[in-house]
Amino acid sequence: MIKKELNDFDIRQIALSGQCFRLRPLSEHTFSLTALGRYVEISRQGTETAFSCTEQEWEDVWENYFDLHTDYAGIKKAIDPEDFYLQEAARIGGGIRILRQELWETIVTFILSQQNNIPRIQKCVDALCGEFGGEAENFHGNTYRLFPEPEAVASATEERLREMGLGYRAPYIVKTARMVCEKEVDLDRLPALGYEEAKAELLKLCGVGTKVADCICLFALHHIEAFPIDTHIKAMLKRYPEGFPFERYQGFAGVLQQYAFYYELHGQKGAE
DNA sequence: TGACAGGTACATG
DNA sequence: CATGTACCTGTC
Repeated sequence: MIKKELNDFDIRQIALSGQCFRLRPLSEHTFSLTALGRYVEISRQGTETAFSCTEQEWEDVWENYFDLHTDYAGIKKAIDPEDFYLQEAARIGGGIRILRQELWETIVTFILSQQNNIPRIQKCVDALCGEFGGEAENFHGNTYRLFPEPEAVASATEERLREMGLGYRAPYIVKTARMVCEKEVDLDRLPALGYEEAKAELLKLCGVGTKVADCICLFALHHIEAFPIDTHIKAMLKRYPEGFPFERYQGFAGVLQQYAFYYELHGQKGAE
């Protein structure tokens, strides 16, 4: 167990931000996370955040996963002081970090996210992990499930995935898994590409349209200029009759998108 | 009861 | 290129 004094970081806000579907509450201020083949618990303790891992693991894994080297204070400072909406959104959701999630897992979870709600997305992810994922043991001595490899998912049938509750996304998942296994889209090559190129590759996958591709670019490949536009963000954009000032926020608009998304979804309830 | 949930694929003008 | 529609399923 280690403790860190972290700025611009709130694990609860991150858990509610809808970018990661395996970060779950254990209690009011404690969350469990399964990612990168590991299990960790994160707990808010006053102004500090506690991680159930060694200093070494924190430096090697979680510091990067939670994007703690990026200057979020600087991003907030760049917000137009007269833009009341963005100022408020950044204040309310200012503890959000853009995670650096695994690419394959992010592809699958955001295909599942379309026309879906967070509880059911989580249920679908749990079903996939339980059916096709490997087992590991956490520090409590309890087993937990890893996210399944593309090969395991590709071996599934559409029918089986429908039985598991994936609905019409079932064929998307099977086809995409097969495309990844056949290297029709080579995931190993994607991290080296720029935003536009990576997005174009992702759009080849079945069930991946512009919105999901932008989510993958933002939440896995860390192209923080990606700006996914969904139903909530569409409503937000209407607040800007002369158009949202993308030029002003070039290179990091995706961070503001997350502040706005969280604000639209949770509003005052999310405030500390 | 019906609309909605972090859309996409596919068919048309 | 832009618009229209079907699509699983749980929840309010």
